[in-house]
Amino acid sequence: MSKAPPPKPTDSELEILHVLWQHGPATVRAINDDLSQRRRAEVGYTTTLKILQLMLEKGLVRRDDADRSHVYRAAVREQETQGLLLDKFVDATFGGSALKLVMQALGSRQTSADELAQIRRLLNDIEIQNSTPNSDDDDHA
Amino acid sequence: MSKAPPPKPTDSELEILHVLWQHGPATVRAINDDLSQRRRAEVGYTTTLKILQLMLEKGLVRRDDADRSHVYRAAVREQETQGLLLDKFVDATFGGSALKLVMQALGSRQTSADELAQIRRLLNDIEIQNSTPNSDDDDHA
DNA sequence: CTTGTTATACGAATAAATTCGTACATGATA
DNA sequence: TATCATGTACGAATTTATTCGTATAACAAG
Repeated sequence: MSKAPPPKPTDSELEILHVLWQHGPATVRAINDDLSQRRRAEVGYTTTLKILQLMLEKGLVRRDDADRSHVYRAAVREQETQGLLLDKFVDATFGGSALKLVMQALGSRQTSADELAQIRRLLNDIEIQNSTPNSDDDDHA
Repeated sequence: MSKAPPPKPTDSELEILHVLWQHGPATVRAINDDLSQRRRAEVGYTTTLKILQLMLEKGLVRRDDADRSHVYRAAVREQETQGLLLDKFVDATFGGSALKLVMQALGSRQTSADELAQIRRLLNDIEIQNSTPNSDDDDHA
């Protein structure tokens, strides 16, 4: 056994992951162009390259170096990564209380009726699940 | 005009703010003891002192140095600070979508019926406000 | 083959956060 | 007064993240 899970990405790494999640596999050039657009200023090509190389070592991305221009792709899933970051953030900022976080997010912010409806739907789903501890993962009849 | 708002606290600074928010004004000694308990390991006294001195410069805390043992207190409010951090986090991690954050927080996590009820109540309040752009802050009549 | 373009690799400068050692002041006490 | 405990100030080492310069290889075009 020797599989350390990929660590929490830094801010810059997360930005690159967003690009990869959106665009799918891409060359350093493409990623760098995209990145430069997201931010105000230009990003040095070798800067992006360097970060990708570090991300590769950390296991956050994989690469295909068959061609001269290597192609990078995300090695971590969007939802899982966001969940990981969310956990840390809730611990650090809200003392581990997801409720406080949600209250703060909804309370001090403009939320549309449509969004509220979506959240209501989610709440319903959760309550149904909670009140139906049914067959668990034992659904083979 | 020369009032720069206090910057976003770092992780260590946030930990100290938590202590101050909970305990109220305290000496370095008291803060350091509390901090050492929160974490697994001991924290060097001068480490805590140093961070508090930096926080003072940044305007995150104030201090009363009338006595030999200075007394520090938070200079930023808990909710405001959490809101600030939340904004940054939502931008960086969820592309600015508070909805996605809430969905993730509620979806991938165990939430009690009581908590769900609280959230429902909040949703109701928000919808009432949304559908009643009424008298604004003009409630003196 | 020579030249110009585009790539990767890698060392290193810079900045921020964290940590602690050491010097020195203050105050209590033997 | 001499000593010991406790406090603040401050310099500096360490770590991590970010950034970019430079060397060098690969490839395309003339």
